[in-house]
Amino acid sequence: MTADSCALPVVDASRVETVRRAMPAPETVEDLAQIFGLLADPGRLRLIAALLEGGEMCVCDLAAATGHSMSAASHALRLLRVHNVVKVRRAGRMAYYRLADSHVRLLFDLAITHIGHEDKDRDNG
Amino acid sequence: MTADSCALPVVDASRVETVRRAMPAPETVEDLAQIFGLLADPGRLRLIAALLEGGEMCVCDLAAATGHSMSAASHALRLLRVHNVVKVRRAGRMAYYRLADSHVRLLFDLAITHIGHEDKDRDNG
DNA sequence: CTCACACGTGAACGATCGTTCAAACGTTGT
DNA sequence: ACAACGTTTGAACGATCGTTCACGTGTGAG
Repeated sequence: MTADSCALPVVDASRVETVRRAMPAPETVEDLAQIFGLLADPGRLRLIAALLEGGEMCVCDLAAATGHSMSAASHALRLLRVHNVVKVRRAGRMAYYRLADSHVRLLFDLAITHIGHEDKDRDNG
Repeated sequence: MTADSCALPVVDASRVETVRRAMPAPETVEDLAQIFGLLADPGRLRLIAALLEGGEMCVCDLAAATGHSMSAASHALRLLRVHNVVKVRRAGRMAYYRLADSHVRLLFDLAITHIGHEDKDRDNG
């Protein structure tokens, strides 16, 4: 019944089975990885931090605040928009971006808390 | 003083300045990106999900539960270990891994909540 | 000691990501 | 109409990431 392609040595077979059953669906894991992947880039993180503070800003101001070219900012914002991390409001030739929900802020703060722990003993090997 | 490299058009200069001042330190943003980067891979996510459920497991069982080779699991676990996401306990020739803290579980659940909302209605932000 | 085992490591390949450049799009003025 | 402006897009380059393969390390058994 095991779909294993290799005959890996197993110490606790029942534990392995239990864990496999509790494993989220592959699709869920992929989506999870994608969300975290969006947050895995300093540039996008700066964009998000800017929106966290500024509330709603146009692309050029966002670019200026994060140190990116407008092209780079637009590319990054597009990714975030596709995954519903940010929303856009059009006003003439301007595009004002804002965060879509508050999950990102929680994720952001939680991760900061984590690296706060990491800071004191980071060179552990 | 302004670190502007380009003469980007700016709509709200004071807003930009405020946001720039509130921007986390570059080092913080890098660390943040690194943490999220660790979570941006389905393989590592599966490893974490396994540890979330199994508590403490050896590399071979982890590999069996997540569908990875032991080498791949070892490589992934190493990354997680360096960044204090998981901890290791040696017992003879076995290595038992477990989660280092509870931040990851919160991050995990928060992200799941987000993808749950991804296609759903979203009212107040 | 010698062997088998569980794990760790290093190098390299293929794939993916982020940036830049150049161009285009729609909008606002003259 | 034209030109200027903010924004968006596509392609391509360089860099980084994750996997695999082969070998090395240390432990426990005979």
